Amino acid sequence: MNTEADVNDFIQNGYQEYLTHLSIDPVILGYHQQQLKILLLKWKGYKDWGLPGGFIKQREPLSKAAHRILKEKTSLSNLFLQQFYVFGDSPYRVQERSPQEFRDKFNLQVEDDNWLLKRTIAIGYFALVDYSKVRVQTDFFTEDYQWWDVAAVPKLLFDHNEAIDKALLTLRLQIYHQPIGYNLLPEKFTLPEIHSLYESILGKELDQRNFAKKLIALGLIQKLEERRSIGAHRSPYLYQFVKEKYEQALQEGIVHTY
Amino acid sequence: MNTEADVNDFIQNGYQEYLTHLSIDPVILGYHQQQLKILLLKWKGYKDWGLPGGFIKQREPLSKAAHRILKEKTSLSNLFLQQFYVFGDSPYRVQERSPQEFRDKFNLQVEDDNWLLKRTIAIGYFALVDYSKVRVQTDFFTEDYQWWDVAAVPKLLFDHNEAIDKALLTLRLQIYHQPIGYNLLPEKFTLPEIHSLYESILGKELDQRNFAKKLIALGLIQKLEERRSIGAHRSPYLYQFVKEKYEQALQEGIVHTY
DNA sequence: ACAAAAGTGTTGTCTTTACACCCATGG
DNA sequence: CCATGGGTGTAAAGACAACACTTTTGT
Repeated sequence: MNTEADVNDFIQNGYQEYLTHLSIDPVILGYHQQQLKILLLKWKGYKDWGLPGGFIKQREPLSKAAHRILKEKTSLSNLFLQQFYVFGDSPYRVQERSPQEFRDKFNLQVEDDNWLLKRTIAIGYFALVDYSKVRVQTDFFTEDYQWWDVAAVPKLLFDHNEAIDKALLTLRLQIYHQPIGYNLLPEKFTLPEIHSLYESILGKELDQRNFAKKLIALGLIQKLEERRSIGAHRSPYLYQFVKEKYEQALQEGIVHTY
Repeated sequence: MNTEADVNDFIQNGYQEYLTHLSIDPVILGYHQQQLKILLLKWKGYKDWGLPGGFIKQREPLSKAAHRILKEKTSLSNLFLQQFYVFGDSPYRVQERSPQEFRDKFNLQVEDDNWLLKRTIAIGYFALVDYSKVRVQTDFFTEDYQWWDVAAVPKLLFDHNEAIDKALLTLRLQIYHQPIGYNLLPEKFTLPEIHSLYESILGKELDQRNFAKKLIALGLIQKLEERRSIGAHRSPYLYQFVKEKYEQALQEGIVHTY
């Protein structure tokens, strides 16, 4: 959606292709340099940053729509992608927008009843992605993108800060029941990497010995013979997830504390 | 909504009052005679039973809508009510219905583009209610209602079985992080009652001594001097929730195993 | 040789689990 | 007096939490 004709068609006729009143707002989390990062977009006409977003096609299954939108934004498929909340309470999610607002932001004229002015209820999804593989696409509505440390997210558009808080809370709760990391780390990773990932997610320090013991005792990860030479100092061993155990734990759940 | 005029107006003009494409489907759980029960409705024109349902008003906050719908169906307010999943994948949730189908079910003629024929994405909420206080309202579309043991739910309409499974799964996970029972039990209850409630929810036996010890150690419930005389046999003591501890546990979460 | 990061075990404490008998009451 | 359901404690096992020193390697 980058030519002017495409954009106009989307604005005028998008209601035929997409469901009105509904959007999918993905919280895209990656991990890089010991920090949990979130992908935010700079929306045209707004000074604050915001989450990506997308609409559901008329006959598209909801989960397909979520995957499609993620792919459009990040070029990644087969992500870990999960619903975490539906947002329909904040003032922004209740009121319609005005054509003036639309003109101010995008310099485009629309009718009062244009579908893009309607209230949208947002289905929040969070995605865990391999930071290094993401190739972000921008479009007419989104001018720029940037990865932010989740600990330093600025004030965002609409209720997006709330959405991120909720996504992180869900992730923190979930980490006690399900293994997490498969989609956030490269295939082979070191103990310090996964250790620090878990510390980032939980926002607290975890004893390195107990942490490694636990993951290995659960059989979730296994040590490889390879090591990584990062430069100075002792080279860390590489580990990988034991896929079967990981899948099993996703299904059946685990209870533990780290 | 019981007069013919009301129903006709709802069908023809409801799209002005309500958001299209979206419904709220509540899984209403109660507890009675040692069984976890679910409230199901008999929808006009369908042979299978189904969940209650409702629509969101144009400018109504989502959570208000959920509470309103619950109140309309059960006459209860201030319920424990929580989103658990959005359903938008099953074939029924993707395809539009036909006017024929509508005529067959309700004996009413509608146009091809009637709002009630459109695909609906359902926001699943579960409600925990005090069984004894529910007064069910039926209407034009729902002819009858019945409480079912969750262990013996029949084949239901659309994807409603899936919704119930997901609701129960969510509840089971949640019970490890949050106290549950405040809204399912009367104000004063006995240890055997809450014990059996937890067994119903978790679907497994819990040691009675350990269970009581745990709840008391957490400070969630307290013993009263009163006893209940149920008839034959030793009279059980009554307990009640310690509201402050309960609220605190809801907020902060707990980790335990029962 | 020094600085920086990785690797590795043990112990005490707390939590969890398993388990069975007596008591009270109504019929 | 008997049948039914309610109440109560202890001990063994397992899980968790706390803790520090040695090894490796590049500069």
